[in-house]
Amino acid sequence: MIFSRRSNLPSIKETAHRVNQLALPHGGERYRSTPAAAQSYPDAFSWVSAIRSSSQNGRFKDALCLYTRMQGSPFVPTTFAISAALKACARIPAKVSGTAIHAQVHKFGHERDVYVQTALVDLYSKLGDMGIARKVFDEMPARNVVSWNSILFGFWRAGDLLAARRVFDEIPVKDAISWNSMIAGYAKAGDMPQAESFFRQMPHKNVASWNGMISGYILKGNVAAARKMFDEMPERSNVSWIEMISAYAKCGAVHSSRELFDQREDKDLGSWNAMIACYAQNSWPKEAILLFGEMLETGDLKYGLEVESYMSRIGIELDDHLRTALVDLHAKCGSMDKAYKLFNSLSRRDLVSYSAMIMGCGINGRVSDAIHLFDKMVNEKMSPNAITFTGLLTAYNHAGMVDEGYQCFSSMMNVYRVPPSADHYAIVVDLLGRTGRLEEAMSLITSMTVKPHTGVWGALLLSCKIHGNVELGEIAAKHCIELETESESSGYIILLANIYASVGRWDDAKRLRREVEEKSLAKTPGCSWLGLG
DNA sequence: GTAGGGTTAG
Repeated sequence: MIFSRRSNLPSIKETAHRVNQLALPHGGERYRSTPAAAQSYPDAFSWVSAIRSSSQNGRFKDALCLYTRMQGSPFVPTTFAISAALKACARIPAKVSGTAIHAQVHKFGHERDVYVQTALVDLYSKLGDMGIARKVFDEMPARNVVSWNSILFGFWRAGDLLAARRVFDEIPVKDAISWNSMIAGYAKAGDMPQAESFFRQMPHKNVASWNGMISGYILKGNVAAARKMFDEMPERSNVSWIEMISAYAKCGAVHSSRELFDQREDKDLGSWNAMIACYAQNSWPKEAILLFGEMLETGDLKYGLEVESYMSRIGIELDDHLRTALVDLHAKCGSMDKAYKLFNSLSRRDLVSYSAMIMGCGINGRVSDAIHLFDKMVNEKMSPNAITFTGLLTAYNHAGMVDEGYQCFSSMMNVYRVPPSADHYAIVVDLLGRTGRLEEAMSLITSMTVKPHTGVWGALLLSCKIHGNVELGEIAAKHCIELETESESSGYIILLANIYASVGRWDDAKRLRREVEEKSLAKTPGCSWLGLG
């Protein structure tokens, strides 16, 4: 049955042919096929897998598209395919498609399948059509607790408290979901005494039971009672934390929000969002932005990638601007394949997206790719800017291609009229310096039209360390120390000390190291980052 | 391998 092919089952073949004329989906529910839903599959099992995986990733429209396309394949939709498709219809929600699939259920003779029938009950419950949901439910030859819970959910959703209560009492074997539906149902209806009563009677409470009570109290504005529950519960989920943080946020208790947020170990994306939103809602924009930056820093852009999956989950369509931001993100994470994929999916590639790609190639050592992209971009009549050149120079630097890099640097000014910034100089100094061309690097610095920053002098200093050049190293270190605040200069001093050591000037090395040590000891008491200074 | 609840950021 599951693996049935039309050719093996002629009677179904006929039916299937007729049903195919239904041409799902139709009416107002026309769904654009995405690449994921455009493939074809060799057997019924693969079709079902594809439909289910789309559904599991929240791509319900893809799932439905696939189901529709399965009609054109040599395979008859199985109970597995049908229940997956019904689930997608329930989640979208898609009434017309759902009803059409309901018709197919009869054509294919799945009236006795408990999975398909339960999916139908759930579909109509979610569509708010309790008349049909009840009819399907009543006609089921066999029901299990999932079927009962589905109709129970429908009555709660329809606001029919009495029917819900009656259904609950009739459920032969209740499970946690049955109980939690009652708790959450009464809580949402604002009847906390009833919610509490069910909560107390429930035999094996889980996190959701507690969360239901917490959200009920919050809804009533009783944050203290919610907090009491939160403190008493044996284990908390992300939802518990986020609910409490945002409850405090809504009543302006920013510090209480933050206190909970700080207690949260292994913060998930939701906790960060809730805290950032708390600042935003309470007019603390600076803190909101700072925390957002902190979120991106924590865990190596891990959350940046989560943001992407989050957006696709809640169905935010990626426009070119967002895609470009993600190109940049992936490129900087080293996932150049993903960056390329997104870049190629752009409806129009512009200066910003090209530059993001070139920069990514530069960071990840893909010189020829960077050059290729640059040429393509210029061919498309786009004018590169300072960022584009930073990417390209980074690429040359990564590959140690000194002459090509230097040529690129000259053409920047002469051909493209982009004045080089200190950052560009820093890259070229690094490029020259690392290959031992220290004098050239030094004269480049002296010829600079913009003021060299520590990046420039630091690049020279590092090169002097590599090649053991004391004379230029001293000059570079001197500038670095001058430009940097006292607390951050010790790194440069140590570097200079290492240069002395590498040429055998042990006394000078020792002297500098002691200097750094004394400085760090002296400033420790005042070294506060708590904003006291 | 199929079907159900929790909902918090927005």
